[in-house]
Amino acid sequence: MPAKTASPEKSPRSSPRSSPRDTLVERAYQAIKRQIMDNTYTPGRQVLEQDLALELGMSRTPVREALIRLEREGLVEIVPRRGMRVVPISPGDMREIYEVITCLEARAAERLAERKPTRAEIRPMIEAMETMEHALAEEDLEGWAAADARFHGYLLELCGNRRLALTAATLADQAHRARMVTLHMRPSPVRSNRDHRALVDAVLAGEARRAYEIHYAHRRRAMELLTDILRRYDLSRL
Amino acid sequence: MPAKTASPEKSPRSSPRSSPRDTLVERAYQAIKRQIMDNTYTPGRQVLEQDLALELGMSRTPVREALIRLEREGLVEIVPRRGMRVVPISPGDMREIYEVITCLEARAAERLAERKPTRAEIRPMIEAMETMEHALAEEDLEGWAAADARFHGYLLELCGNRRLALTAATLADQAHRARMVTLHMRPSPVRSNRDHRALVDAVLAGEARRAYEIHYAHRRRAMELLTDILRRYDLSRL
DNA sequence: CCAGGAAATAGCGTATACATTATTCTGAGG
DNA sequence: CCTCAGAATAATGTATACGCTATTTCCTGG
Repeated sequence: MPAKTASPEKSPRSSPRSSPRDTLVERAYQAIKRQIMDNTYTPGRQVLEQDLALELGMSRTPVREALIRLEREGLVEIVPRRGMRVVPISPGDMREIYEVITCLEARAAERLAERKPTRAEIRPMIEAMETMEHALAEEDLEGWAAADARFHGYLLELCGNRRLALTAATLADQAHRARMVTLHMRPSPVRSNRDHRALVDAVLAGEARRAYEIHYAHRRRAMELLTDILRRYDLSRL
Repeated sequence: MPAKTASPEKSPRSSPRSSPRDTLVERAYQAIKRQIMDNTYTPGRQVLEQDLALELGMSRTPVREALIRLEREGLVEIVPRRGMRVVPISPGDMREIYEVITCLEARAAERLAERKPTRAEIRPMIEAMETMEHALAEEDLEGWAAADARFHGYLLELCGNRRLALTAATLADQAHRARMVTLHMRPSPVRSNRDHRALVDAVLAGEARRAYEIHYAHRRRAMELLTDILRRYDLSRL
């Protein structure tokens, strides 16, 4: 047996805050999650605990614990005798997920606007927005998508409600794969960029109601677009 | 490299429903969760894995796995050398939680009204509502609270978005303890009952917008009331 | 009496062992 | 050739083992 000696990893990191401790569970969690989001582990795919353990060079124990976390996040399902199963997203699931995200992010936008933050405070959002615009100009869809994800992530982080942020982010992770797959099937997201700019304007102006409306409509449109594509191309198990 | 051949995807299995298999993990999860919600394990309290295992008559393994689930639900925190810690709720936390619940339940109400369900379809809600009214008449606050929780639970279950329901329910569990503690410090919830009846009316009438507004306002008032009490009585760590 | 450091302790993270049981395989009977 | 009971297999759920290290205890020197 390859008894992996856990390398010393002295970790000079002073963990003053809740830093994700360095542990095998954490590593397994990150690795598996990444492979799911990557689409390396395709939806519906089943992998046995033992195989995961082997692949990750650890025993089943940390793998199991990581899988429990992933299951709670809705990314996998643990099926008693066939290992973990990457949960596929149907158009209906997509609707469910987007509906929740829509509520929460719109509220986040509203909250953020209520604070009437300065440009500096929301700099990350603005930068992500500009990156999106450049990426779109160069037709770099991957770059655009990454910046878009960042934009929405910052919106949540900055909104000031940690639970809201965490909840929405978890749901967004569930939808990530499907968004990536459909990335090249959708029309150029010019409208999306306009929405983002409008949102930033509303937030800076402190117009909470408007920020809410803009973002709500933004997400809702995205939902219609996405579920539409999923149905049109008959992608029922993403 | 264990080149895993992607399994041929036989799986003729129609998984009937997600039945909570009978397992020690499940039992541990339920038992610990109940004790937290009961306030048997008071906020801030720390219990070692080994002690929990002993108390539950099992080994540490299932206890650990249950704790991971509880941690993901925000009910406990796992602190490396001091076991699980029941996370205390501050007035700020309460606000965060209620804000999310408010968004989600209001949307659930809206959805439900959009379907314009029949009386029969929402019978559980109506029954819970009536129970609340009786309980209130008899000044049975505990009974009222239980029926109130049921009412909100049914609203979520019936709304038709499983993810929304699950998300909101998880958050509601976090707030449960605090609600119970403050139960006898708040004025008689007559207003609350009126709100419920108004919601049911709007739902039956299929007036989605109104259902949304009513429930949003309902939850928001509850939030103000609760955080107010928490602050007034200086209950900063519930 | 207090400070600081060595030694002891304890709890966890991880690996391993093992019994249970669902699934698959085998073979005999129809 | 197909069906079905029983054996074989495999993967899990749980228990146990064990080393590492944060914490505590204890002791010595100031």
